[in-house]
Amino acid sequence: MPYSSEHKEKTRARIVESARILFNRHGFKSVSIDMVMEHAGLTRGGFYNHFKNKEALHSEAVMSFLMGRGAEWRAEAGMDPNAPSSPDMVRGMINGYLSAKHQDDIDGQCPMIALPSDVARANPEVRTSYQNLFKAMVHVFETGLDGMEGTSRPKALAIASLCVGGMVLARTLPDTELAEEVRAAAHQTANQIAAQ
Amino acid sequence: MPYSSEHKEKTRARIVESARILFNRHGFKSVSIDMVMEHAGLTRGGFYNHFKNKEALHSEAVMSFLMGRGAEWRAEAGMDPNAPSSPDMVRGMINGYLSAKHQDDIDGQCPMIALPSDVARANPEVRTSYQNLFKAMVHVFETGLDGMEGTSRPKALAIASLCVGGMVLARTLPDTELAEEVRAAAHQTANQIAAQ
DNA sequence: TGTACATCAGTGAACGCGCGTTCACTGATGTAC
DNA sequence: TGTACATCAGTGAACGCGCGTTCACTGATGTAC
Repeated sequence: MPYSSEHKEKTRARIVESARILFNRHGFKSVSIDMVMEHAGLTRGGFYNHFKNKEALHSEAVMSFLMGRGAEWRAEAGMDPNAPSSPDMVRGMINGYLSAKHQDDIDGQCPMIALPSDVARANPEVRTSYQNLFKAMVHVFETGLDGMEGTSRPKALAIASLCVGGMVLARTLPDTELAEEVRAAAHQTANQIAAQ
Repeated sequence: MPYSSEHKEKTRARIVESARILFNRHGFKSVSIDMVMEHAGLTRGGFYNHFKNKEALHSEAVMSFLMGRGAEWRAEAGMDPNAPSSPDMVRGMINGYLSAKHQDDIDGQCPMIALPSDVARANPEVRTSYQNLFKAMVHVFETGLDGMEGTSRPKALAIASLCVGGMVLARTLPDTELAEEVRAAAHQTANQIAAQ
């Protein structure tokens, strides 16, 4: 067995990471396999040693956010992915997600913000990966708001809609002042709903 | 002067309308000029009699929504685009935008829902067209909520974020029950903010 | 310990295809006489 | 009123290019002896 057993796995992870970043920058359609492989320090032909086709890379890249940055977020909060969260964690998530830092971080941003219309037209695997991201976010909100007069579920969904909607709009509007105003309003409203 | 003076104008409008529908279905990148011209009952070569290039069509198509469906909405409400709206108009807008009917209407939907990530990566003209759509929506909310303790502006922006975020998510999530739940939660919350 | 070998991750030329754009043309139609 | 003409909207072949994918190969490396 030439090459160590982890060698291929590591290369594959590097390709997925390159894809995640480039998709965040340019969207699915504008990123070619050449671009991804070059970013990963490889050449085009090798791609098909790792993936069936380009579509397989879409869902891997979206999923990788949950395992990468998403896991970091949960680790920072000392949180088991399946454990309930706390009101502090809800505030932390809202403040982080709707922050100026997140808006400026093109490469590291959440795919829910970078790729909504790309995913809406993608195959079921990609859409399921996106949905898992969304469910993870809602889980944090819902369990963190638990005990609030039994309204924690719709509140969690509304806060998630504000997070995604506010950031998607802020990223799309060319007037940076207006974009900032939208982000701030979504942020404030999300916190109000969480505190009600 | 062969052909009537309106002939070219009408053809152009037909191309834009075809583009608007196809972009709503497939996004900017997946729609070719061939597809647009065929949908308009024309052949590819004629496109450049009407538009400088494909990008010019992007902003025209986004803008056309405001002049088309958007104008219908305002007309139904008997509303001058520059006049202030009423609380009734705010409720009508929220109920229409976050309705099941709007979610099912792929061809006729608002471009803010269909094309957010496409627009975020487009040129300034396209982004400005998108922003004008957004401003028109915020104008309805803000003037309709006027007099509410001076908080009508952030409330209008939060409601707009819920409208766009709720619908973008609903369109992207593959689980239709979950999508429906998100839309309903965004709808309910938007109405609560408007009534506060 | 050193060497020959087998494996398979990675290479890069080649393919067929569809796209945006150009351009010489065609032919429908308004106008001049 | 009828005809010849000029205009220009629309046609469709052609272009160069980049893409996703394939495939024969190369060469780095772990293993067997």
